[in-house]
Amino acid sequence: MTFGEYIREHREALKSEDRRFSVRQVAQRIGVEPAYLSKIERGDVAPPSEAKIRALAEELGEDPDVLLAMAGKVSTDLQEIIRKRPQLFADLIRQLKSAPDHALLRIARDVRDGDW
Amino acid sequence: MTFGEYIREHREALKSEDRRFSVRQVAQRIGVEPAYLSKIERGDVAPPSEAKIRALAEELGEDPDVLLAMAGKVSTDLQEIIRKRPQLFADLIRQLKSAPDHALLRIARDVRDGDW
DNA sequence: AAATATGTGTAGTATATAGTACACATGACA
DNA sequence: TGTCATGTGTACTATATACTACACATATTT
Repeated sequence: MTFGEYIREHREALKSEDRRFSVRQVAQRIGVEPAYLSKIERGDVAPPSEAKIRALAEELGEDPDVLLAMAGKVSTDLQEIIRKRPQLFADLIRQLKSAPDHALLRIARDVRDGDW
Repeated sequence: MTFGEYIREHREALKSEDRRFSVRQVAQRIGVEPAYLSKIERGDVAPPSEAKIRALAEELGEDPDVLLAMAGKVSTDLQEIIRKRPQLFADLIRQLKSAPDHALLRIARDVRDGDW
């Protein structure tokens, strides 16, 4: 499923319960032209900027990181974190590439309970 | 220290021992015009593409991830890894933002010795 | 039936990215 | 001292990114 298809699907779902989720009204709220949002949803143009994707995520109640990923992007705040300690993060992320989900979850939890 | 300054410094250091590290010769080996490399080193233009940065890293014996970071970029292979599991990685990386270096190293080691 | 809202086609724009091509003054060196 | 290499100034260029503006046919609502 492409970024556009995903957006259209979720916007339409909301629209069926609330007509404030038309292309025009959502476009207005996120600050783009309706024709542009229409083209995005149909994959006629590339996904929009990170800022617009975030606005869209907020509007549709979706996870910004997931939408950004579907758009082929990575949040700039994550990039910032990596860029501050490139060797450590690059090494770690490559190690974690093949780790199963539960391992990532466990590490996140361990770190949150921070006992280093 | 900027990207350009860093490149210039390290290229000059190599040049002092081996005159094959002139702007012109390095430029030729990494596949750009000498004037362009000169401008990069003086910060007259933005850092080059990821591909050229990698070639430069190889040429100068530097860590590509570090050079990319100085250029304000994050390796596309790392972005790929994150984009495949955006929620897990976004959460984890944000958790790790404030973790000390030795914690990141320990996690990387634990994962490498993979016992999950 | 009239007014209004909706989605979309076409055309165009501004800015950023990632460079090339050529010329020229200076410096090294044989 | 003539040749060759070096670094750099100026002037372009091609492609990508991120949109806007307007018009129009088709619903939907009043």
